[in-house]
Amino acid sequence: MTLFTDDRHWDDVHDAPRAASIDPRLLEGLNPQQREAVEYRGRALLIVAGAGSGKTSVLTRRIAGLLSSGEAWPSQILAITFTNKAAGEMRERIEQLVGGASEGMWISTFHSACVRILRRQAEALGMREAFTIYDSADSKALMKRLIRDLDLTSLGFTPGGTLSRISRLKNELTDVEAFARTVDSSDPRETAFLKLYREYTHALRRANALDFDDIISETVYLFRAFPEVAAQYQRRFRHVLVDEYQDTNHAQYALIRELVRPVPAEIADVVEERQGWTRGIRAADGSIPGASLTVVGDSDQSIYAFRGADIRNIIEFEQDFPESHTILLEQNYRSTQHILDAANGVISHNFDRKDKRLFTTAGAGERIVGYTGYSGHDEAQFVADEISAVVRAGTPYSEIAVFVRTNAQTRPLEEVFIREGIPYRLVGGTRFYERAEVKDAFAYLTLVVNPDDDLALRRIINVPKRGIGDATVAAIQAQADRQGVPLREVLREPRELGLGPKATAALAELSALLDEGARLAVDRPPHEVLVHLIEGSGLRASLASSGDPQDEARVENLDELVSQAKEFRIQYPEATVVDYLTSVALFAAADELDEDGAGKVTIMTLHTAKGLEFDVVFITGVEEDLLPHRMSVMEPGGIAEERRLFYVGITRARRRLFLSLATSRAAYGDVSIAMPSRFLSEIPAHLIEWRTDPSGGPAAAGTARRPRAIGGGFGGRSSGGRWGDQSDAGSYRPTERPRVKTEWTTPVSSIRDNGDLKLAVGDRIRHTDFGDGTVVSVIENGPRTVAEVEFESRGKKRLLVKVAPIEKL
DNA sequence: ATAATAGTTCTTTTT
DNA sequence: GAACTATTAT
Repeated sequence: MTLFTDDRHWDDVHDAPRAASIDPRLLEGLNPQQREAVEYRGRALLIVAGAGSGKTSVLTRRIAGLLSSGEAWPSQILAITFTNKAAGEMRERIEQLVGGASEGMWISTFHSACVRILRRQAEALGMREAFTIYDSADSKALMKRLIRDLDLTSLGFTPGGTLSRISRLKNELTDVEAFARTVDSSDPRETAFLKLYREYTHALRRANALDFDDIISETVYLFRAFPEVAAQYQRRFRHVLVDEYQDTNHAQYALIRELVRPVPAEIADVVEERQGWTRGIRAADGSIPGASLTVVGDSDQSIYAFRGADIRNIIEFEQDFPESHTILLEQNYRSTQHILDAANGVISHNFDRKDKRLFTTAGAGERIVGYTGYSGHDEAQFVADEISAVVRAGTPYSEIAVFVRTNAQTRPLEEVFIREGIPYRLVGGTRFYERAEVKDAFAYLTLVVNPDDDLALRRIINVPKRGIGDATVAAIQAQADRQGVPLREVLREPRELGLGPKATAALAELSALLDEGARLAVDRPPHEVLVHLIEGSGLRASLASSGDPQDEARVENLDELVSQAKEFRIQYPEATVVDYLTSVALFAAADELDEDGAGKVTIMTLHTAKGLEFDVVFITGVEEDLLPHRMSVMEPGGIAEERRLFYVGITRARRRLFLSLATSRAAYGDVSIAMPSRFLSEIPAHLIEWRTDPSGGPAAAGTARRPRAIGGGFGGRSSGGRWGDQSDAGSYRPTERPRVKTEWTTPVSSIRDNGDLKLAVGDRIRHTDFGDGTVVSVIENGPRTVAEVEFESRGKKRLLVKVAPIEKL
């Protein structure tokens, strides 16, 4: 069998747009566009896939088609997904379709693929194979020290701000030296920043470490600096497929370009010599043609601009790859028409986009339900009540999701869910691997395989407490600087530091522990090394004996960590400590979805919700300052991105969609007034049924005030009908903007204003929903004065006096 | 060296 | 309301 069926699709795209013989079963049930996306053969293919248009299915079938037709070996395929979980699922589905045999196929995230390449080629970059991957917290800790050491706090440098600028530079492939050339040396702030960038880069290098952004950019540099290394991969991967292309940044884009670049004849000769055969894929002139590229994306779902994602990558694809072909998938197989109308209504307010309208044949479905609560708690109660109702009606918990804009919003939801006995799982948030004790354990493990990592050593040198303070660390650092060695090296001869006997002994003991760990790491599985370090260091024991109940939880976390490491061992029997650390470092929030979600409601941010779908979806906190988030309002394009985020949330829903907000929200310490999101006005009014009290209690009747204002303020805008405002599809007219604004004042001013109503402890009040109650306490704070009221029927509530629907009795 | 205390500041989203 | 910092006492 010939492995590489034909070169003709390189040379003559137009004559050979289709695969010779795709298994007809792979095309079953596909619409014409989807079919074409599976069958098309050519140099470059862009699949513009609207939400819910079956793109995952198309992508997997496309790969399965390449394999089953004999056009490609598994090892010639590189598929990039957004999460590790998505990668695993795709592999599984392909295996099902072609019946096993996916070995050698690379299906992974950008980061996983690059780490794999970088570990293999580490020495070319002057690194060691066991380099550490720094997460954002590690980078931050390092940057913090650099700013302090260089005494730059006064110039207004913060770790976060400096790092995000460095991150942006790295995503644009601007390394320190390239940046240095652009710096205005008369500007002290700029030179200081350059200094930080340089020091940060050196520190990483010395520590044999890379940060998240380096993983991509260093791979690009590697390919550019060593064409014969690049050629190895260019030769190998004949078909490159990228999912979620709209969220790639410039560095990722450059990486793809490198990967699908043709190999010139003379380099192909070198590869032939070193790696063996290339004859089957050489063109007439001896070069190896570039791989075929398939990208799938939807610019309306681009929500990662903040980390450098460049929407232009998808918009300009046709210019970048002139021989490319584009296929549009617009038919939605997920949601009801009402949900799609809402989604279309919202997204059509983004100008400067290719018009695209999702449609379905699934029918109108139920209306969207809206709710305005008084507080985040009230809102959470609504969500809980509706979940109970939906579950009673037959929807399993696992088909229900609650989305939030920020992780802080999950707290009231959790509290209410626990009280109501609603089973839930939280995806993302403060992640397990980010807990201090877990990171401590990993620092030990890291140090064992990468002794150059000074940051890891600093982290655990006095954890658990072994009497090593700042002074001792400074002495060690000074010695390391003198000798030009990493800190770990100095610990081998602690006596030379001239410290007290206690500190000297403690350092010698730590050094011995790390040596023993390194010995074990050679041939023992990761979890055994981990246990040895956790026990041997006294990390676990010191927490277990502290008596602090919080430390008990920490011990449990360490135990959980060990059992997870054991599971990892079962899944990957051959894995080394480095493999284990890599998998943890690249573990994403969405990967947690693998874990048991059966019988549980899922709570997560809108960002992690991308790519998922649920029967019933709640989007909470649909308020100004939250969605769109206040931080985004100032950024150029920020509102548009928030709108896409909302759009992503809406389009996750299959059957039911609930939108909720609150008129006041607790924000660290005090409470602030919240206003309905401008995005609500972009949904045709007739699609939303506003509710107040979800339990339909007696209070519901007279209190349509706020919700009606929100829904009703826009009644005139869309004239109704099944298609909503679809008639003016895409013909966004800037002149409409002021009109929207004027209308918007209605719901905003309709928020109740009690003026400067004064309450005192002991006052009796009446609340429209909660009934009568007594003021228990008042926290005076001007317009944000909060009163705590004990209600006869509903218990204790905290109310924002200015806006609460109350009257003094 | 460390533990406790008081005061400060900050909060978007994530590989 | 948490997480970090500076200051104090042991």
